[in-house]
Amino acid sequence: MDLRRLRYFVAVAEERSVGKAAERLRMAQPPLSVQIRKLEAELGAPLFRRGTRGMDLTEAGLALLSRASEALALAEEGIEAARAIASGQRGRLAVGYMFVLASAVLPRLVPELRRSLPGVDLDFVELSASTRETLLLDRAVSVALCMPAIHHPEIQVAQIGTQPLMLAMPARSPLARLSAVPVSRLQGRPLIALPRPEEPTSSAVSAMLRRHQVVMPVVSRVETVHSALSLVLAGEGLAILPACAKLGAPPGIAFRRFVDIADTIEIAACWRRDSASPLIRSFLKGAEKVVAHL
Amino acid sequence: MDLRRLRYFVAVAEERSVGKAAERLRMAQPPLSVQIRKLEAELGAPLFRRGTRGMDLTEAGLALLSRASEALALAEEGIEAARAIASGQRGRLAVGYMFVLASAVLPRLVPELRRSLPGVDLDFVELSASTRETLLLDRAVSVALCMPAIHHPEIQVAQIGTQPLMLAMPARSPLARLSAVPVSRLQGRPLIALPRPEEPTSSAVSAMLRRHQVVMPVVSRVETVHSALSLVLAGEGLAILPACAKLGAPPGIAFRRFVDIADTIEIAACWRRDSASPLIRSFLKGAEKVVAHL
DNA sequence: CATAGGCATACCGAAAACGTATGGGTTGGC
DNA sequence: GCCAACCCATACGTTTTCGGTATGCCTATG
Repeated sequence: MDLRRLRYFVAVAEERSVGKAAERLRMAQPPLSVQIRKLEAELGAPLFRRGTRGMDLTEAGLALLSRASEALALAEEGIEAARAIASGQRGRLAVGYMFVLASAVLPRLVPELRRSLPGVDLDFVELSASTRETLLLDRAVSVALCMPAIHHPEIQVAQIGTQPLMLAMPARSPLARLSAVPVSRLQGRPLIALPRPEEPTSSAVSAMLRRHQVVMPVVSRVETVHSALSLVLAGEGLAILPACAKLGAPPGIAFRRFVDIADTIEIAACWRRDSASPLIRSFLKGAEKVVAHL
Repeated sequence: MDLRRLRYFVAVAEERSVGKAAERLRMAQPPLSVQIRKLEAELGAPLFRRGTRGMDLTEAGLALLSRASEALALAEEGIEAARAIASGQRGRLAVGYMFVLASAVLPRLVPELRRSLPGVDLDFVELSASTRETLLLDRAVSVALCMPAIHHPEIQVAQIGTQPLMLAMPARSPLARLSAVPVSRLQGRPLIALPRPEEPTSSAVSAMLRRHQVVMPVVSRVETVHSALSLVLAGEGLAILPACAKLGAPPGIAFRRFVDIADTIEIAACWRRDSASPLIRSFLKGAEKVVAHL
């Protein structure tokens, strides 16, 4: 069974004439006639009644026609769908993000992606430091917004932006009068920490403090940036967060940079090398645009 | 787009291996590999990720797979359906019948056909003398039970049985004492005629009467054999009908043959020459069986 | 009776597919 | 750490099949 034969058959059936169909198919009439007869031979039954004024479908031909044209349409749709997915016009993109980025990036990234990738099913998945690699490698996540990047031979990384670490404190705090805070001033002050020390942001913070030989007792570990800021506002302690966290911060919170350090933490997009696709590229464009305006 | 390529693709996708698929397709591995790559080239996008342990579908490949296997199934179903119809296992048979045969033949023919042609859609259509030829030629009717046969170059005829003409009268009529009635005894008696002189049964009757130079005034023209017999029972007149009409006749009606004529009227099956099919043959078998037992 | 329209057949050149032989890369065992 | 096994890709020669041109046959039409 050859799809071409079916295509020929459908053309002849619709035109009710070998000659007309040959014209439509941009081919000569005799080979088309031969193909139709071959199809009939393969079937063991005539599909057409040959009259002096063209061809007319038999019952068997009628039965074949409906299925054949459906099959043709399906095949066509299949290759179109595959092309559309390959070209990034359609498909599915599972975007992973680390929770520190959620409040700052997602509200602008989601609409941006929905606008620039119509026809693409978007999923957004929160990642933790312990699962992000596995999810990427298993393709449960197509691309991940990480902070900082993942390093793995199978995973490709594009830096999208950097974020300085900043100090979040109540606006009424004396430290808030400074435009930049010396790290040493943090010594002994209570720290509202992000969850689980393995979290990259958390570990970047503790590495920075250790480097400056500053000790801050951890008074609370919270799950979200929003919770952290609420506790800061309540006077429970200070938080050290990427600058982007100041978006979505409630009024009454002051963010200040540090005077003596230029510690930044990178925002990176990570994806499987073999999953590289136009979809990923479109995602990068959108993500860069959003991150640039943080 | 070639259906073979799709078939190959589906095999590889299902086996997740070129080698395994080649085995299943009874072909060597290299040409299959080539065909897959050609399909990918035609699409402009990879359908598989080549790993060291076989092939793995990409998103585009997944999208193609579902449609392609559906299309394959449809094509297969199409040729199977066409074959089934051509072989008479399935299809549609529109059986035409002339109304004089309805009461005698249909009650036994219909169940017989339904039994011997399962899977075939049966339609039963009453024919009139004026439309039967047209309906056959237009294929609105696949085969017609006629009385007598149709003569036309495009139409093929098979005689299924013959029916003697008989006289129908009230059982209490003096004529009913005879086991056979001389035609001359009909002279001047009132005749309950079947509708429209062009009806074959009607015209066979009038030809017979003319041949014997017997005149019977027509007192009533009725549409159905049943009506005719009711009028006979009511004493309105006599009817001359094919013997098969006595089946389904109400009690109180006597049927008698004639002494001096052997006029029979043939029951024939008629169909378009170019519609000859196993279905028609099966029909003939069933119809002969039923008519033989009239 | 001649012409035109439509499908079928015959033959030839071109393209595509299949098989065999072989190469390259990775995995896993000795 | 090397060698064998596995799997896919490439190359080349052979065969099948397809499409084009030329032509024949049949029927309807004027």
